[in-house]
Amino acid sequence: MPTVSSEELAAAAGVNSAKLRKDFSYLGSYGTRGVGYDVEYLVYQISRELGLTQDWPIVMVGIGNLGAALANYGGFASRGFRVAALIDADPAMTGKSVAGMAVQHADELEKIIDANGVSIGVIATPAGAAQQVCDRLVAAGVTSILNFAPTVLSVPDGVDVRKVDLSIELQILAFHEQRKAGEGQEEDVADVDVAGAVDAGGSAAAAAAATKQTRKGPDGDVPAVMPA
Amino acid sequence: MPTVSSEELAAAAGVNSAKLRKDFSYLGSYGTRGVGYDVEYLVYQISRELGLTQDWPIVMVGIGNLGAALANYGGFASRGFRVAALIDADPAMTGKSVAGMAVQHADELEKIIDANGVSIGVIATPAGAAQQVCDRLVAAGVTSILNFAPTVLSVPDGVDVRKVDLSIELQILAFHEQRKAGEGQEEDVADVDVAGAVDAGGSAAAAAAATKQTRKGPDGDVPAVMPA
DNA sequence: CAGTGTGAAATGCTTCACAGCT
DNA sequence: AGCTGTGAAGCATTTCACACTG
Repeated sequence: MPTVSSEELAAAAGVNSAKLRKDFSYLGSYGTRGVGYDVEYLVYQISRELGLTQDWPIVMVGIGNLGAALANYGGFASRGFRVAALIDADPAMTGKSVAGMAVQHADELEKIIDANGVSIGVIATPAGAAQQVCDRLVAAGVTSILNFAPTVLSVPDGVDVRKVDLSIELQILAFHEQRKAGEGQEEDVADVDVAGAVDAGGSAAAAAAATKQTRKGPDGDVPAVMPA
Repeated sequence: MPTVSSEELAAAAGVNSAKLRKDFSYLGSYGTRGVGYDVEYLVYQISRELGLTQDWPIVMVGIGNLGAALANYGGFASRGFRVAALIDADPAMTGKSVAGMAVQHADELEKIIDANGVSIGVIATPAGAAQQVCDRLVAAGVTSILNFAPTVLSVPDGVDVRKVDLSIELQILAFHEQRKAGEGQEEDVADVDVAGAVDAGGSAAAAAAATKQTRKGPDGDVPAVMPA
């Protein structure tokens, strides 16, 4: 299949074909009228725009269960990410092999970041250590941080933080599950609106533990909840 | 602090106070004019609406690094989730203790779901096993699935699937990082629009590996990418 | 003539602004 | 006097529909 039409792609993706064409048009005119899009060329252009063709060295701090799971995760390499180092504060971890790579001690952090030109860091430490690790990453020159620790990090302007809360997705499923159960005979009409707000991720409650911590415009955040 | 105003909450959350009030109003009128919202009452109402006050038994299938990390994750219990069982297909795993719980063999799947009234399942298996596990979960009565395996699952109508791709968040950071680097002297004006589309999570490309697999309206999905 | 690229219409979401309650 | 709750305005995104092109 050398070419594909916006209609086919849209059907496969479950979106409107006009939206797909408009989205693609922002990247330039890569389609051919009457024919469609050249698959190989399109993949290349989108890959390039999203930065998939670049090599992104990252450091991962905190090699517990989650850190190890992430280090073993195959999806990173295929998307241009290269794990430059696995770092843990526990001396007992130092030298251990995780995902075919020796864990290094936290003392090495700055040296590693500098030597590899790392600008993206992943924090998978316990909550208590996260802010401290974050500060060191930023001081060493990291400007993007992916935070799996259940804490909101504070960072200076110009540094991006995204927070992943693994329980939020479950939360969303449970919300819909609850709705399935109480089907039909609920009291207030507002139900529909609430479901909409949660799906849209635009509800105010979402901001409490927003994925992108500092934000202005709308973004793709999933909704969060009040303190547990 | 017994009460809080929409202004204070909005500032803390980084959103507009009118939006916050409108969101809250969908749940009912829980505020007091001239005073604000009673904190305890508000937390209770929101918790109830989101299903936090219920007990949700879940089964986790695939106890590798990621499964173990999830089993140990503290955030679940505090949000009403109770891990009813950890399940793995590998007989060598059976009986092993993970997060203080004995791993059970996949043969027990149906029995466990039935006995505990489980309606939510978490799949953390390798990609190859995911669809098969999914089918068994659905056949046994599970109606919501959280999928960490890098595969799109097909399910019958009425079953919700959410897919978590751990590399997508990194992808988004890299995208902005690339943008920081190329600041100012880029060729085309479209850059701004592309960034907007990615942040909004509304881009057509997002649907390729959408978090909520089957969808109609806009939702809180993060954007994805073309095949890696 | 099939299918892109895109103005214009339609829809949806956010913010303003103020009436009304405590 | 202070703050909620909400119609109405403003802004953004999505879809329609069609001129245009290979």
